Amino acid sequence: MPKKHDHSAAIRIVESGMPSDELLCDLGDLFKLFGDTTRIKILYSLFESELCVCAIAELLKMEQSAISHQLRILKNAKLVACRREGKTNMYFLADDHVRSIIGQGFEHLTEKKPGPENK
Amino acid sequence: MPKKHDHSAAIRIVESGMPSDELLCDLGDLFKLFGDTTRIKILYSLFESELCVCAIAELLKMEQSAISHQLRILKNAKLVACRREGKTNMYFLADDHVRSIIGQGFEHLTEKKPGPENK
DNA sequence: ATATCATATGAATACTAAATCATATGAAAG
DNA sequence: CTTTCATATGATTTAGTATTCATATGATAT
Repeated sequence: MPKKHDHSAAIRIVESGMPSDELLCDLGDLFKLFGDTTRIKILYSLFESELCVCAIAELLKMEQSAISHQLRILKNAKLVACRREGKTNMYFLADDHVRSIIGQGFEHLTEKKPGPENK
Repeated sequence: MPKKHDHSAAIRIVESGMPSDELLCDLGDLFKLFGDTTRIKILYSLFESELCVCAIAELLKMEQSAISHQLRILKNAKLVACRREGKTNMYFLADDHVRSIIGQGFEHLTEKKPGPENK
């Protein structure tokens, strides 16, 4: 008879090292924030200096409304924050992890591209 | 008269430091891969050891088909790879950046967590 | 108060994409 | 060659979400 293949050992090992479901969900939600070109561009823009909404809109050549919506998402996630300055709202990065996370992704993309490498 | 506020200076500075549109898109696409709970779980599972499809499905309590679809996405992105072993396909991490990127996200979540309610 | 600039927000639309279902492929045993 | 296990794939359904449009809020100058 065909032996049904057994992977219970591997599963037990992996299971013991797995973070909680909640943490893994949060992790997914965090990366989801970076998984949108507009938001990436906004965050990257704020690397250099704080900016007002209309500056970002002009920079990205997008409507103010679209930027505002995305800024709200980033603000809720506490990745950016803003301060009033007269009529304008100046947005800035609120978390240094933004730099390091984007930096890691950047490295991945720029470091190496081809090659038949194995481990 | 109300002076229209000027941000051309800031825009020029930021613009000069911005990566190409293509790279920013790739960056978004990369993080999009991590922005899904199922994929995060798959990748995290492979931190410990290589696994076959049905082991992952069992581990995540999901259908084999769903896992297979996600593995294909991760494989196309070269984040995982697989090798045949008889009837089964053993999947493994194909890129060390997976660990560092997830690690950064993990740090962000676990480092500080002051909220209204504590556990 | 009113006009205008800067930003925010609600609703509607359009797009993307994850899970499911059914089925196909592929490998090894009988 | 047929059966069974392991995996892959196509199509469909469905849920989530980014953008746009129209409008509301908020601040400042006149």
